[in-house]
Amino acid sequence: MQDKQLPRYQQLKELIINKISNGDLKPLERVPSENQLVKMTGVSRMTANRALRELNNEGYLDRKAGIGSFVSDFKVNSHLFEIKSIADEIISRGSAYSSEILEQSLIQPSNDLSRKMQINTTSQIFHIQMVHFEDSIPIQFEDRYVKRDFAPDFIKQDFSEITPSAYLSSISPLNEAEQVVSAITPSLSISELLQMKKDKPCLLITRKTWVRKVLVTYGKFYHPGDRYELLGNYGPIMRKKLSNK
Amino acid sequence: MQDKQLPRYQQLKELIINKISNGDLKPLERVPSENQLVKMTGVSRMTANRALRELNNEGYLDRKAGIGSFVSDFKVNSHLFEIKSIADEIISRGSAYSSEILEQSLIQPSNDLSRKMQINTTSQIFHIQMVHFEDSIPIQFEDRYVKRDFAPDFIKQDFSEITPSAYLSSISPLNEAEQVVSAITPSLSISELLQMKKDKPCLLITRKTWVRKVLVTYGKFYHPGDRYELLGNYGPIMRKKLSNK
DNA sequence: TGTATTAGCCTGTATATACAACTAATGTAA
DNA sequence: TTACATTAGTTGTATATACAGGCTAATACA
Repeated sequence: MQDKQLPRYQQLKELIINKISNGDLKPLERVPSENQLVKMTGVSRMTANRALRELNNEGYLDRKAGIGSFVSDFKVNSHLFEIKSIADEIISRGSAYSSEILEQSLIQPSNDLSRKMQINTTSQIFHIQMVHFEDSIPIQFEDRYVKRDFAPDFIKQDFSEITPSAYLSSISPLNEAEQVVSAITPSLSISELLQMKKDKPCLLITRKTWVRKVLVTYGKFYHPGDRYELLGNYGPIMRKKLSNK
Repeated sequence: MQDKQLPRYQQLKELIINKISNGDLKPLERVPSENQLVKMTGVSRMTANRALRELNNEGYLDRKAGIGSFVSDFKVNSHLFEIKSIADEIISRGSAYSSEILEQSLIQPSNDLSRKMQINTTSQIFHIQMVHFEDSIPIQFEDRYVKRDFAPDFIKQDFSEITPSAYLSSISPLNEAEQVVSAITPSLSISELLQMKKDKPCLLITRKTWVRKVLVTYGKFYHPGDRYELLGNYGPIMRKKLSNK
């Protein structure tokens, strides 16, 4: 595979990761110390140090000065942050996903809409309205517009099989997005669609996405306030380390 | 401040992070090379190497052998830096900022709170409650807890002069944050503090912030749904490095 | 002039060495 | 027994040194 020799600290890391993943090393079990690795593999201590230190930063190990290095207890569930569509999100929670399509059509945009989507009023755009369910409970009402020339076959898709988000991503990766989050009191019709009680709040996400600086879709996503939260992580990837008491 | 001297590679990292966050170093701009850092600060090259290498792993920098080190173009990070203070946000809109402090104290955390802040129940933490006004209209109710040893002088600050967020940023750059956004119906007391009409929705932001993997502050920020929106811009999320060719 | 070489940067890796700080276990003296 | 000191093993940091390999620009050469 790699005709290029991997650096020794990387070989060491993979050696240990393999032992963890195949069960040779179990959670909370001790890992060879730096000096033991030096004797075992012939590398210098700094190289062993780098391997163990990086495995610590990456969450595989817990290290303590004076004690030793141990396999982490928590799962190394990486890449949980690449959630593309609400369907994946629901499924990843172990729930059953379903949807109901209310409208799927090609329309002439209003003045306001054509301005929002940065097109002239003569070009037509796609419009879709649907409700997404988690275990038969409505979790999102999606009201989305899509530029026609970006996804000419949008109208033909069966969005009970693939969500609009997932379909659009499949055409081309979306490079840029802007979203505005607000709390509103939903209109009566939306409140009914989401099976919400009267006067209950609604989390509204208004999102625009661009591909190569061209806006391709504009949508409003309504969530029942008591059934949905929006999570955001900022900065380097967080792995929670337990504080040493 | 920190009674403990930070390691030199960490000082170097924070020096550079600070220059990025205050604008001295802008995205895609060149960062001093390892040898330049050696001459500038007197550390050894390996120490400079560790600082730059870790900043690279954490996504702050892009490095290429033979070329140099450059500030990353990730908007995700700059977004975090911009979240510094609601006062700045209000002032940048050309409005008048004012605030009212409701509580500022050192307390014993409840079991639930100590768990959230990852400390034991014997350590005390700071608690502050205040309302932020835009042109005399309440725009945010802040309910925040701060770890004592991160900001020992927190209790002495005059937060009518500097917001808690800005003060905390001034101590050390906050490098990681997690926020959960939800829509709620506020309690009566909060509704009154924000001068909201009955049954109007509230945008609640629950935010945790870390410095060097240690959680330092946990806060809830309530906004009147009809007076506040949360804006987010997202660029290409690329945690993994591009291949060099 | 055009091309090849070289010099001089840069990062990436690897080693040897040293000292500090922390912890647990052991030894020693009161 | 108890309290304190010692010791060995661990991680954490810092330095000096070395070489490899990528890239650019100046230089030498045909």
